[in-house]
Amino acid sequence: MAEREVDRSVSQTVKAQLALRDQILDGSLRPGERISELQAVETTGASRTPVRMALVRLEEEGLLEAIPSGGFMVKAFSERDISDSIELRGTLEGLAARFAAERGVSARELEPLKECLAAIDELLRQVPISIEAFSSYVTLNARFHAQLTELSRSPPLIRQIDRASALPFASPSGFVMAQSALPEAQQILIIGQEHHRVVIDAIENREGARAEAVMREHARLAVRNLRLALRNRTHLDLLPALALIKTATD
Amino acid sequence: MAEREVDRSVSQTVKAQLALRDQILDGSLRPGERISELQAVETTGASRTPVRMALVRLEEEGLLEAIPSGGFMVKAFSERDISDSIELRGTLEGLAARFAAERGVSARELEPLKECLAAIDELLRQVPISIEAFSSYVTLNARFHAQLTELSRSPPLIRQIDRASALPFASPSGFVMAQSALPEAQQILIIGQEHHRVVIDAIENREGARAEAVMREHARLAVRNLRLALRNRTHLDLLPALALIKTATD
DNA sequence: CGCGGTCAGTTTGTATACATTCAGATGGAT
DNA sequence: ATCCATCTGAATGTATACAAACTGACCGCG
Repeated sequence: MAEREVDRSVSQTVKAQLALRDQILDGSLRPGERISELQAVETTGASRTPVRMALVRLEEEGLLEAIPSGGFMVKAFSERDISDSIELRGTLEGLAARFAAERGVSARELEPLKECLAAIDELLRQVPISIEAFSSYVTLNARFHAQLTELSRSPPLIRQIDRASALPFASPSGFVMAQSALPEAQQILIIGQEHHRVVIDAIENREGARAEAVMREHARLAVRNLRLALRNRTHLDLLPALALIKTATD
Repeated sequence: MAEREVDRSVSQTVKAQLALRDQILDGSLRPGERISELQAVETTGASRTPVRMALVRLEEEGLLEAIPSGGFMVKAFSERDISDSIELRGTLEGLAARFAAERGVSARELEPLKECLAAIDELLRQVPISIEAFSSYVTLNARFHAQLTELSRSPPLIRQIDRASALPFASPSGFVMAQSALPEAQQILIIGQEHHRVVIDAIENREGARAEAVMREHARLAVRNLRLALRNRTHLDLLPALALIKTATD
């Protein structure tokens, strides 16, 4: 019953959306169960109108599913669903990279990407990589992908990539923290960084096919991480949205 | 002021969404202008609550844009935006076709696609192609693309393709009617149908790369149609959502 | 003993009233 | 004359009350 006074500047709808998303991702709201609007009103502090707005937005975001008879339930995802979502994002990022390469990008525009690249290089120099470094990697990697997407200068494509990356496990840095526990962690980061380096080089040289291919392969690396993290059950809890994943053990 | 009695079975939200979408596409609501909720209440017959729900959904659909200070406005699209949206859809359909090819599809599942193919073949046999035939083509073509998407058996991918096809000018049959006025119309349909034939053959033989490539090229054909239709100003009015297109002449 | 229908409770969907914020205009000061 | 501040009207965002629909259970019937 504390902190009922949540920042007046953000709308109740946004507050409800954030609160509900947290509840979904941490498993408070379980897949398959209908979400009670009354209960959501209780837990979020907003009234029913903004709560319902938030539910609609979360449905579009892909976390909820409309029930034909009314209301919404939390969606469940199979391992295949997740890997397909990652490959989907990779395909779109590949298209963005190809557009950037084919349409041309000035040195100015590439500058921030190269800074990102250098910063990640710096991070990877330390052996072994600390947990803090993993955390910084997540930030820098997200920035790199966002900037790369922007290079396409295609609003419709940027929009779709953002939507595809909205699912926590499909986002570019989704599994980085989960992989930090793996023995292969460092190698994987190094390989990923090589992909980053190649895509910049390809864009610079206007090699569209190469830029596209490497981003696709980059996503496949993420799929591999997913598999490894799911198999290596010791640090399963680092997986984002673990509660939404349909496992055979359930 | 007539037909105030619109089917009780569908929700007010859906009614408002359909009505507003129509108004957007036919240009009653013009790009850049803020949409007045009160006015929307007047024209749709629903109250503000379902109208606001509809506005949120139309934003997610891509037809509206949120105004930072509140409310929504109709989005405007450049020719580049549209061609990128088409290529985006083509890329996703390419991925779907590749998934289908790589993962394998039974003869049973391919059956409805082949029926569609045969039906379109039948249509194209008549020369010249009648307006009614164009109209039938639109239906059959939409069904073909929908079934092809399903073949991927990937819910996340199907979902994204549906979202990408929601914009009227990005949908698989978006420009077919507009092209009916072009002299090249028949050739274009024949080439498009050849793409359909090839993608089925590729999937049958599990040639993923070929299936993917041909769907991408198929979308490029649609981009070519767009260009032709925009240049051939005699039948511009057949273009879907013409009112949303930013032209240099405006 | 199983199945179907009816009824009550609860939930969602809708309408409307209220609060708050934004846009535009008007007036004053520099 | 221009710029800024204040004010007013209107629009959006929120809360709540009402209506309709669905869920589940209980009872009766086959």
